[in-house]
Amino acid sequence: MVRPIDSARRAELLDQTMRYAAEHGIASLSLRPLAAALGTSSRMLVHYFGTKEELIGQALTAARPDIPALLSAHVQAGHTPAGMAQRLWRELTTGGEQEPRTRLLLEVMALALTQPGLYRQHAVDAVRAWLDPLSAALRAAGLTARDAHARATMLVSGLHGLALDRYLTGDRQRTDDAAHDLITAATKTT
Amino acid sequence: MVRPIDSARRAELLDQTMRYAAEHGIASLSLRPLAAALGTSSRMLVHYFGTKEELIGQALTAARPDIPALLSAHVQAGHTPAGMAQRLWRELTTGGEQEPRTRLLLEVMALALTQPGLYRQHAVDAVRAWLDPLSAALRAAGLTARDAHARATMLVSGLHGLALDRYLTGDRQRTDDAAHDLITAATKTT
DNA sequence: CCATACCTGTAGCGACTGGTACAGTAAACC
DNA sequence: GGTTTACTGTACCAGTCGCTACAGGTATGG
Repeated sequence: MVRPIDSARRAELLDQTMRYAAEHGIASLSLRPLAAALGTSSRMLVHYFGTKEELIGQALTAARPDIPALLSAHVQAGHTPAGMAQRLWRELTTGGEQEPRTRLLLEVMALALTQPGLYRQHAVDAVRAWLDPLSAALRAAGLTARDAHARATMLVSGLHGLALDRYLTGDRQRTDDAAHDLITAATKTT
Repeated sequence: MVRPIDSARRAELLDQTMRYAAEHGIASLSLRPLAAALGTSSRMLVHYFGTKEELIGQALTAARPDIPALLSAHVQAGHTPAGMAQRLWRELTTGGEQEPRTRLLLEVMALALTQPGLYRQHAVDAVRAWLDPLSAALRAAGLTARDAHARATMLVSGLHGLALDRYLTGDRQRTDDAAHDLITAATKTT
């Protein structure tokens, strides 16, 4: 190894690719327009990542949110189910670092329906990343395994559906109200 | 008009196109493979529908479910909010006539995020088609306008999210449980 | 029968796709 | 300084895309 590979440049390109894909879509993504938007050439993208498929795969992996970090960042929310769900909803909607990733995730989930070979694993992983800690927290709050599973699913996938609605319609009030009611109902320990 | 246009053939092609798109995806749909699967030629598809965009648009319009018919078909469910929501969930999941349409709708909703010009109207229409009657039923059951809106949103978009989860993971038990809990919580008139 | 449309096959256009061959440059370690 | 490797530009390939020009076939109403 006389000259080390520029991994920093690769990471930067992956992040930019993720943002570009979130804005323009994965399905219709092609190398030349992407490269132009990133200030490079399709030749370079192929050099760095081998194939377009590999580029997208690595970008999706790099875009995976760090759930433990997100949960521990705001300690005041605690690890109560309601706090975690509110945190999830805020991540999905409040246009910060996570919103483009979420838009991307929703497209990946939809594309996985018809092209499971390319996207299914990414989509399932993303669902489980929120589902498992929420389910555990609900069990810790006293629910049975069945109920904890059902409530966690109701929260994670329900909020995904609400996020899709929100991105589509732009109706913040209605989706916020619905998310609030959903979280309240799902975390009630009655 | 010496020779009438073959509208029956067009309707048949639209239905077959919808099924093909639900299976293979809209985003990567191209005329030649589609035509081959339908036993015709890309030349004919263009002849009948003008452009690919128009073909997809008409197929999506033709795929729109007739909600009033779906609701009135099973009278025993009544028009109670819970009955309507259960009907919606069954339509989304029980692999009948509506399931390919629903898979298609989920992809359309996701694609509308990045290509609103093509798909946003279809997606928003599909959401409202279930949202409005559900909201009306919830108001009739005694909820305030705000609560009815929120609950209906929670049901429609929440169940969409659960359907996406179900299609992805294939986990019927977990998603059915979650849908049941969601419907129970959203239609409770406390 | 005839005229008028719709229908349908063949061939091809220009644009774009992902990926490559080839050449040259630049950086890092010995 | 020399050698090895990563980087990068140009040009291009075969394949696919949506769509069309052209021609011939076919059914229908008069």
